[in-house]
Amino acid sequence: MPELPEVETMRRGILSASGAVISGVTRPPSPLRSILIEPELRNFRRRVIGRRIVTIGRLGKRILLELDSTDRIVIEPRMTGLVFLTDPPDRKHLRLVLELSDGNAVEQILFWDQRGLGVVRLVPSEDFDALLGPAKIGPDALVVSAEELRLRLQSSRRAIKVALLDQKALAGIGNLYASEILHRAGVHPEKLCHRLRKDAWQRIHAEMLVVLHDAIAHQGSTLRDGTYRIARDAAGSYQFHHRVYQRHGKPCTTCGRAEIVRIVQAQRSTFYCPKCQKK
DNA sequence: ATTAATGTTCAGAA
DNA sequence: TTTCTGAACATTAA
Repeated sequence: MPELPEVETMRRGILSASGAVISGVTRPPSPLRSILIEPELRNFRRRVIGRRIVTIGRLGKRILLELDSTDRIVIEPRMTGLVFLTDPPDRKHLRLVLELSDGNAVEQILFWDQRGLGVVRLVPSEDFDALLGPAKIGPDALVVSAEELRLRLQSSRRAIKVALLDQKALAGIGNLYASEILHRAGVHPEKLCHRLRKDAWQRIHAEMLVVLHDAIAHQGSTLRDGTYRIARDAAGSYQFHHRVYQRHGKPCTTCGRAEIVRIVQAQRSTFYCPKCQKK
């Protein structure tokens, strides 16, 4: 679920765990399928216990815990994963606990995941390819330049909305923010990449930064199902600033004339304003 | 009671 | 090489 702003919010939420030493790794008992099955878990414990967390970073939708060894822990929340220091929504979906010591009263880092599609793995710092994952994700959306964004996508034959979701092109944009970015940029989601002019790429890049920074300032979007939250009883608030996402049938707040439309692209919902976003 | 939908990623096929 | 399809899983709404 979480896209760049939500993952960045979770990263900031666990920053006080930097400097702590990992003293144990446990999987709470749960009837649900568990993360890190036995041989993997044993190896994970062997390489992680006793190590200090030096830096807590992020790349796209992944959180990176750099250890004082040659390893880093990569957490991928995927659809419904959450990372907390305390108070997960419930115990049933708690998938992994990193016990901490020597860390200014921070006792643990919790990985909670309702659907269980999330991934936690260990990657040697020198193994850059493994850090990027099998898909070899591209540069972070907050870092990529307008020029590089255009160069990476301009020859593609796909629709721009679909291409923005491709983590190989740039890392961090997901289904929600792709629609919001294109609406602000005034670009129709079905417009093919290779048909976009330079000024459209400029607007997409500029609005991408506006949307992502604004969403981070609001601690991300908590949708209907309420899965994403910054603490057990605290939601993000960027959902109140969405202009198109899940607003189909409602009037466009920008032009005030047209109704927001929902279409399906690559088996995912896309929302746009037919008046503000012309083909 | 089924079926579709949900913020993601990836292997395998076209 | 690039792009598309279905599956991994849990839960809720239609």
